[in-house]
Amino acid sequence: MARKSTDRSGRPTLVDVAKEAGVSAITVSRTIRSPEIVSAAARQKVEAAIRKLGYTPDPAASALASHSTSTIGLLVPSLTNNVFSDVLRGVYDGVEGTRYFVQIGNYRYSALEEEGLIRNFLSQRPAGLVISSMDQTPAARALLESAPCPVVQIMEIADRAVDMSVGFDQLAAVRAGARHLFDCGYRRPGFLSARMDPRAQRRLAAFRDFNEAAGVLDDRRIMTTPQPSSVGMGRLLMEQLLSRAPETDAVMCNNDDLAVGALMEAKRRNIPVPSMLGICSFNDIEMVRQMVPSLTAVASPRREIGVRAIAMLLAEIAEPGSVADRHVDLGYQMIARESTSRR
Amino acid sequence: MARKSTDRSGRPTLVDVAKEAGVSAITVSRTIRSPEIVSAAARQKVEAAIRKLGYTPDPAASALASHSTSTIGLLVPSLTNNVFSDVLRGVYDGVEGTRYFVQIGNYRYSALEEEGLIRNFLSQRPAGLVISSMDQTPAARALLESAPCPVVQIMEIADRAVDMSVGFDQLAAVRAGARHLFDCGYRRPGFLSARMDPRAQRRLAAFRDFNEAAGVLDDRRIMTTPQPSSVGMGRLLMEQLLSRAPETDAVMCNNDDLAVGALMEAKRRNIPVPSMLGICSFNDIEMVRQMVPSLTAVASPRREIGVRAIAMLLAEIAEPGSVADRHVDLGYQMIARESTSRR
DNA sequence: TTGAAAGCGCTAACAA
DNA sequence: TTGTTAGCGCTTTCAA
Repeated sequence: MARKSTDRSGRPTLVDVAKEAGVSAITVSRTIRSPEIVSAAARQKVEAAIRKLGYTPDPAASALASHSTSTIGLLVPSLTNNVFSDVLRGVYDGVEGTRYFVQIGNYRYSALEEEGLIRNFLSQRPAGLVISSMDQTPAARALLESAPCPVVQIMEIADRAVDMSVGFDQLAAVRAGARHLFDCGYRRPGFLSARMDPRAQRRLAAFRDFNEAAGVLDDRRIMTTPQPSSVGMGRLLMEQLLSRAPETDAVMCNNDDLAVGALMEAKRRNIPVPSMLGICSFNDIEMVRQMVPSLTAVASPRREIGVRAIAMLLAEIAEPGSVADRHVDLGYQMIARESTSRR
Repeated sequence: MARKSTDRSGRPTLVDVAKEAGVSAITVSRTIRSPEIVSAAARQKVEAAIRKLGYTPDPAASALASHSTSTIGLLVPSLTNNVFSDVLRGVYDGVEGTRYFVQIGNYRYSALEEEGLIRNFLSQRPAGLVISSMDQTPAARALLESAPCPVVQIMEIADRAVDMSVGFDQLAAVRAGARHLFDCGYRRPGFLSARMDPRAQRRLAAFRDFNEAAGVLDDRRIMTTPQPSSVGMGRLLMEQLLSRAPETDAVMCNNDDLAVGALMEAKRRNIPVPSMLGICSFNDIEMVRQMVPSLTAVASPRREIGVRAIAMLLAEIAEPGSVADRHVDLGYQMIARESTSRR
C-alpha cells in the first residue's frame, strides 16, 4: 500500500504539487496550462510548490487525457539533400521557445513509405504535420484529409494542397532560369537532373516548355538519372552531356550539388565559364555563391518556408480556422552571378 | 453513458480488439508486444481482429502505463553543419524498421541549452539518448548519470563518457593531418577554424602540439573565429591568413566548408594548389573529393557513428548491461589527394 | 475561481 | 498460456 505519488522513480506528480500547495490537482493543471484563469494567490502557491519539488509534467499522461501531444511531425524525402537541411533549420527555428517538438520522418522519396509514416504519425496524435510533397498516394491523401490536426504542405504552391501550403512556384522559377540563360545569349542549353521524383519531373517539363517556345530545345541535351544528387553526380552528368552534345553552351542544373559538379567538370576540362559554358543552379545554398566563378542561381526561400510552415501550424493549433492565408507563395529570386555573365 | 471504447474519434482500442477476437485485453497487448508468448490460436484471432478494425496502439497510453516510450532523443549542436547531417542519416538508417522514433534537439553549441534539452527529453521518458558532446554542464552531467535510460555520447572517444560512447580519436586525426602536411614538405603550415567550441579548441591544441614538436609552429598562422563555419568563412579566413602571414605554404582546415573556401580563395588569387599551397580538410564530406584539384582530407566515420550509436542503444534497451564494448573507436582515415601532392 | 469524480488506453503484477 | 485487477498522471466534464 501507500505506493501513491512520490514513489516510483521519485518523480513528483501533479498531486504532490497540489498537496504541497494546499490546492487541488486541477488547479495545478490549470496554473500550468492557463495561468490567467487562476487567482494570483493560488498561482503563487502552486508556482512555489512546483519549484520546490522540481516538478515536470508527464507528457504521456497529458497526451492520454487530452488526446493531443506537443509533437509536430515533419516528413521529408531525404536527410542528405541540402535543400531540406535548410528547411529543417527553419522549422527548428520556428518551434524554438514554444512547447512543441519536432519529429522527423524520412520517407526516402517513396510515396509508400510516406503513407506508412503518415499513418504512424497520426497514431501518435500529433499537434500538427508538415509534409514536403504534393504527390501522396490516394490512401495517404485520404488520411491527411481526415487528419484531426492541421497539415501544412511545403515547397510548392498548389491548389491541390490538403489543408494549408507554403512554398514557391517551382515551374516559374525554372522558367526564370531558362529565360536567364536565353537572355545571356546561350542558345544551346542543356539540363542536368538527378533523383527524378515527381517534382524534378515537373521542373524538367517547365524547362522543356520554355526552351521549346524559345526554339532552342534539343532533348539530347537533357541528362537525367534516378540516382541521388551529389557533386560527383553533377560531374558525371556533365561529362555525359558534353560527350553526347559537345555543342552545349549552357546548363541549367536542377540542384546546387549538380551545378557545383558541372563547374568542377568544366574546370577539369579547361572549359571557360561563363564564356564557353554558362551555368545556372537551382536553390542557391551558401556554397554556390562562393565558387570561383560564383554561380548564377534561382534561389528558393528554404529556411523561410520552414519558419512560415511552423507559424501557420501554431496559429491554426491555437485557434483552428484562424489562418486566413492558407496558401502562401514565398517567391523565388533569380540571382545572376559570374557563371552566366558573358557580357 | 455507454461512451466506452469506439466512440471518441471512432478510433478502436485494445478493448474493442479484445471483444472482436473474443479474448482479454491483455492477450491483445501481449500479441502485439511479444507474440511468441501467446498461443497460435489466440494470436490468429487477435491479428484478424486488429486487421478488421484497423487498430493502431496509442503510444501515449502505452507510455503512461509502462513508464517508457519509443522515442530516442538525439542532441546535436547544429543542424546546418554537414558533419551532423551525415550522423543524422546514420541514426535514421539505424532506427529504420525498428519501433523507435528519433527526436532531434538542437542546442546551438550552447551547453546551457543542451542542459535544458536533456531535462526536457528526460521528462518524456525516452528509450535512449544520443548526445554529440562530451562537454556538458555539471548539472547536465548529473542528469545523464542518473538517467533511467541508456545514453551514448558520440563523435569523440573519451574516458569521461557517462555511459557508452562511439567516435574516433579527434586529436590523433588532426595530428595525422598535420603530419601529412609535414611529410609532403610543407614547412609553414597554417590552421583555419570557425566555431571555436571545446572540440574545435582541442583540435587546434593538437595541431599546435604536433607542429611545435616538428619545429614548424607559428601562431600568426592560426586563424580562428567564433562564428559558424561556411565556405564563405573559409575564404575570409584564408584571405586574412595570407595577408597576415604571406609565407604560409599549407593550411589545415578544421572543417570541410573551410577547406573548400580556402581552395576557392586560392583559385581567385591564382595561387597554385598544391605547388604553392597545400590544403588538408577535416571530415571529408562528398564534395571535398570532387573539387578540382581534389582535396586531401582526414575522413571521419560520421554515418557509421550514427548507425553504431543506435545499435548500441537498441541492444542496451533490449537487455540492459548486454553491450560489452561500451566505448567504441571507429577510427579515421588520412586520405591524400591532389591538394597536397607536390611530388 | 475552484473542486470532485471519472476516465483516457494501456500494462504490471499477480493469480488461475 | 490466459485473465483479473488496479492503476500510470493527467484532463475533462460537471457542479459548487
